[in-house]
Amino acid sequence: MDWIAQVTERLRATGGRMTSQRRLILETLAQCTDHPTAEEVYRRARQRAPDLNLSTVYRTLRWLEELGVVGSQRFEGERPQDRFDPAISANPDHHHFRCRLCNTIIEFPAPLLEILKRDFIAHYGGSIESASLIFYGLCQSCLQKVESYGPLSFNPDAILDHTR
Amino acid sequence: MDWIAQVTERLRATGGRMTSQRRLILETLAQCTDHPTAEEVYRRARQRAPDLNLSTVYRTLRWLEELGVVGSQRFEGERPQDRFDPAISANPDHHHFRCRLCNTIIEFPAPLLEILKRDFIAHYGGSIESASLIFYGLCQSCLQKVESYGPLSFNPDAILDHTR
DNA sequence: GTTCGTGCAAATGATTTGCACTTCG
DNA sequence: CGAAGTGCAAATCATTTGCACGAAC
Repeated sequence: MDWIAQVTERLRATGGRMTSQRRLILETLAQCTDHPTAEEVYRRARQRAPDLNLSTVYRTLRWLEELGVVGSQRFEGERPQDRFDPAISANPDHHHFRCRLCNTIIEFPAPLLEILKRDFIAHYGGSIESASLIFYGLCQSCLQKVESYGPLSFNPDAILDHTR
Repeated sequence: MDWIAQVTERLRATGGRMTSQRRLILETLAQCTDHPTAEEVYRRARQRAPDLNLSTVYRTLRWLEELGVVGSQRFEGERPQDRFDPAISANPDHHHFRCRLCNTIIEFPAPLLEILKRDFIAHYGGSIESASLIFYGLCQSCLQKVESYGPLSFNPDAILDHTR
């Protein structure tokens, strides 16, 4: 049984209905290899159904989030907006790296995080139910580009000269 | 030299001016043991200067963020709003635990994170400039309360009975 | 005195919601 | 048919911004 059929099943189990809009949004998500915003899902899906509404996209995404089918997170360095992660159900324990230059997001496992959790609980008590780990930096190809260009020589006076 | 004097110095170094509003906001932050929102800083500070404006609080907090004097982060499970962290300059390498019940935030060090960064770079290349790690769960005292209460017996039919 | 900062009100922008209409089961 | 979902427009709410006035240096 494929992903969409599984989601449909969970949906029916909670008294929900499968509609053409929901199917379209699910199919759009299934094709994503990135972490789209609601607006991006909307734009991509609307190519096949121009009268789809952004509210419906939001409602569907939030509903999928409750079902545990997609994740959502916000990243620093861009305008504050949720990005949705269709990979969470296939691969629940992943974390994110985001490249500051090309904005690529890399998903990676972090089994060592369990040790960090254990350390925390040993020191402070309590219990940990979930964790969010995000790395920010330069991805491999952006780092290579920056290195091959060499450092920029920044001279404020030279810039001022241009204005004369 | 105390914290406020240090901040004033950084401020002057970049052509900024010290005003009564900024001093008040700094003093308010210095007394915080939690991670207040802009609105909360505003409410606390306004007790001493009722004509302080929320815009000024935002502008000051963003400026302190640029100076590296305060940090800002958002937490899940509440309405999306920035929380400001006055402790970042005294203790730059800390991360956050947030209790799902009492909303207490615990700051903790995570030196092991360096190993996770090294592992990531070994696998994917690139470079890491910053990291955000947030744990969500129950703090020690909330966990004890939950455990001492014992599990709740949830019976939907019993709830329906009340409506008759 | 000139530059920088503040207060105020209005703008922004992502997200949510009320409501009349439509569709699924 | 009746509950659940959609489209549309309007509401929300945190945050930002334009502008005229006031304060710091």
